[in-house]
Amino acid sequence: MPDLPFDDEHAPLYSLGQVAEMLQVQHAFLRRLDQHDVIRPSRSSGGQRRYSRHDIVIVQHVTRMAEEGMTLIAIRRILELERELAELRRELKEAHARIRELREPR
DNA sequence: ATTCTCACA
DNA sequence: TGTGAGAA
Repeated sequence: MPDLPFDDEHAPLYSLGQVAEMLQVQHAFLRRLDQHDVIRPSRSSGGQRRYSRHDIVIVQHVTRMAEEGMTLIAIRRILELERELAELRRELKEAHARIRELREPR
């Protein structure tokens, strides 16, 4: 069976209206996230925003931070640092694996 | 019917 | 941040 876009979390499938509805946020809020480079959903041929499931999870995260009073500029920075942290953790994990390999040769 | 941009309070 | 007008 080929992978259907249905279960690809990066497939851009949802309109701004659908996302605003399921997350209970203002349309303008989602557009501002786009303006401030916090979340840039891809665009359909007609120029309309299309959010992936992955995008939606991040919007949820951002919404919580915004409710706590953080600026979109600050939130953008936090997402940037979180991506960096995830990358470092990935590298650390690989480093640990290599060290184990040196200590336990077969 | 929906979404887009932009301007305004 | 939210609303609303006017175009697409």
